[in-house]
Amino acid sequence: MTQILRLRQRILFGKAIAIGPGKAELLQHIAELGSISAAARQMGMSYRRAWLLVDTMNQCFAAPLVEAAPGGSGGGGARITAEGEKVLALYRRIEEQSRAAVHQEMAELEGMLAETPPANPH
Amino acid sequence: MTQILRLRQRILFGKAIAIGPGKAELLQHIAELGSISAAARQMGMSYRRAWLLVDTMNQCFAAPLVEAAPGGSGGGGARITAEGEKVLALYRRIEEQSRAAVHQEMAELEGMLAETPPANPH
DNA sequence: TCTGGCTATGTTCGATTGAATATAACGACT
DNA sequence: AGTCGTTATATTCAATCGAACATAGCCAGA
Repeated sequence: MTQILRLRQRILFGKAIAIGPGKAELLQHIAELGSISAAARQMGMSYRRAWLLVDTMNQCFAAPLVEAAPGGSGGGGARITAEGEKVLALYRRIEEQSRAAVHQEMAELEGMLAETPPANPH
Repeated sequence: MTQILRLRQRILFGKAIAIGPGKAELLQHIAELGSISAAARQMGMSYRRAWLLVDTMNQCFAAPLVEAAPGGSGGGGARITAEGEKVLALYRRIEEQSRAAVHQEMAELEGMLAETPPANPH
């Protein structure tokens, strides 16, 4: 199975993306690395962008998903909160449940595809 | 139930969005109105943008989802093909199946939300 | 034949987005 | 005390995106 079509899900809260594939991955890297900037480096994005994503995530929920402390070299850093773990786990479940639920339809769509995808990402 | 969180799904084929909420709605309006430009007007988007969306949709699949003929005032226009109907129906089923499958998780997420969504759409 | 409205495509411009850069404050460790 | 790496934020710049405008070809009906 070569995984031709990919299903991506975003969860919107008002005009903001409360969580989606990018924020989930970022959350996971922060949990593993204990730092926003390290997670940003690992994902090849700027620290500023990562910080903005964390900020909107935190604003979307009643309790912050990531708590950060200033100071480097063992001092500061960022940690994911219990609420953050919960949200991440829920999102992973949403991905998985959804994938299983639409398996049949995705297979039918894959049978209708062109030989090659278009270049433009519109 | 006021529907606070919204789940949106995109289906990617390579770098292109084969179908998503916007393309599905466009497809539906084209089917109803028999014209790309009329559908674009109804959705408040430029004809050019609508045409580009149709173009990438057509490029993503082996058979075109929309067939168009030049000429106005009863002459030309656009119609959705059988494949187009099929893709649209499959996408609607994907939306619905997925919504049902993640109902529990969405409810849990809604219970964790902030009182008001952030302004920035990051 | 002329007109209206549609497809199809190019071009220009403004807004939005993200990257890059620059600071400032901070905390732990040497 | 000084250094390092981090958070937090502002600013500048490049790229991308979409809207607006322009143009050409086409077809049906008046």
